[in-house]
Amino acid sequence: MKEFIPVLKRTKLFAGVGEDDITAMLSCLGARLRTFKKGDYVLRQGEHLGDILVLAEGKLHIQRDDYWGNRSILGHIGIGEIFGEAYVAPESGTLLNDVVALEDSAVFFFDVKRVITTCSSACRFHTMVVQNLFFAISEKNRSLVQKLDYMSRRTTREKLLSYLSEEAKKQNSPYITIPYNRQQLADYLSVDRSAMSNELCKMRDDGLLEFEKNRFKLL
Amino acid sequence: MKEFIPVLKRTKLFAGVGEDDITAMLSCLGARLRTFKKGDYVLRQGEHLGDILVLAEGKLHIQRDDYWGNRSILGHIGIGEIFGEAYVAPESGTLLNDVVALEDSAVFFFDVKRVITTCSSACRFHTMVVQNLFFAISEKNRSLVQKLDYMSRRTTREKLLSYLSEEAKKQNSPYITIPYNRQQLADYLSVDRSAMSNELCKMRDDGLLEFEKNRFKLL
DNA sequence: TCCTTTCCGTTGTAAATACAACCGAACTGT
DNA sequence: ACAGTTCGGTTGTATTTACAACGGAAAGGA
Repeated sequence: MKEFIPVLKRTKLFAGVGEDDITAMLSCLGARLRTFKKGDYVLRQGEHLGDILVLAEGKLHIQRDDYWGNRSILGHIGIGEIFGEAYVAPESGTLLNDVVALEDSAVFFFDVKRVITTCSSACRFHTMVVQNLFFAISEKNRSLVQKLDYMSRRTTREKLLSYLSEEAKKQNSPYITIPYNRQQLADYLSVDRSAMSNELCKMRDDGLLEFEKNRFKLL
Repeated sequence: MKEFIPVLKRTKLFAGVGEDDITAMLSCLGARLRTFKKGDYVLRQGEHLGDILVLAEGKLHIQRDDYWGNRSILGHIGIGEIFGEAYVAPESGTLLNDVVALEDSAVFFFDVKRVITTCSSACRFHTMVVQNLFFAISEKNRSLVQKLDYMSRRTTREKLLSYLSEEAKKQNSPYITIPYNRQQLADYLSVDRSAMSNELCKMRDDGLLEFEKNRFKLL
């Protein structure tokens, strides 16, 4: 577990907390580390969750398959990101989505009750972690609203443009790399892959952008 | 402000806190009460926000209009609900949406810094309010994921069915009342109103449901 | 090298949607 | 009673999409 302390230090959850203090807090927060092989399910739809999770190593996708086999990708989790925090409220039901490992991954599990219940003076930074958690979840909230904005567009072209231009804004460059391949991007935007592929080429022909694999350039 | 203390007591934010304690906390939380006329903007896209808001009276919509005038309704705010909490993080940019009063309304504004910074012993329940806030925002997070689930459906019929059946589950009855008229429901699900109206009638003809105005019965 | 798998572009067709336009019913305020 | 407005259902057409199927390029393993 100790090997990942430097990783934890750079997460939003432990922002402002030193490595020694993080080490001291781990037991206080009920931390456990679990590893997953590529393709493993970290969380499954329908499960109940009592932990807040932080990705220490690897890559994950949040996704959902419906009865008809249509896959919908809700988002992408990179190293240091927090997840699961939306399902730990007492009245929250079971998980609505699967979380799948795209690579071999390592995940920290923190007991919710111990995270949000500020303990004795032993943990000087516990209050700060609670605030960090609040900011992190509110950030996730904003990114969900952002995604709703993409999906509210009527046409595939508008969805692509709003997504790509937002990414360009985030990455602060017209050259952007996205964490999805074609199928995954289609699942993320909830459109058909082939139709999207087709539309991308039309947009290129119209001089809106250039691309190669998962790298795009907006014009 | 005092007239709304009983309302506050029943909100998720102050769950478990008595009226006297709420009264005592108001100044500690930097509470202000503002009133709005029907049609007024409570919040505007692009503004910066430093407060967490609670609706004391009235009804609100969270919505967004794009360049082409297409309106997208992100959600509905009823009495006692918290909003604005996603935009108070230090790095959060400006608001992505408008919040509009559908009726004459009254809104509590709480200074974020004072809410999430636990103060002296004077506020016995401050810690509880912070936890309540965490649960409330995580609940909102789940409802956003829920909405993403509706919107990820490919056809209008599937969107309607997933939305209505989820409402039936929430309201625990096949007879449900929704807070939207036709145009607003179409804006909420991001589909064309006339196409949706058409589809609703087809679904009725197919024996899936019955409806009158904003009241539906699932069969 | 060969085989397999993955990825992505292309095409054609059937289905669904957006959009505009129109209509009648219900409600509003004067 | 009247005009104006909102609301919701209907229709037709042009556009867009989903779906299935195919093929070539690239990557990976034996």
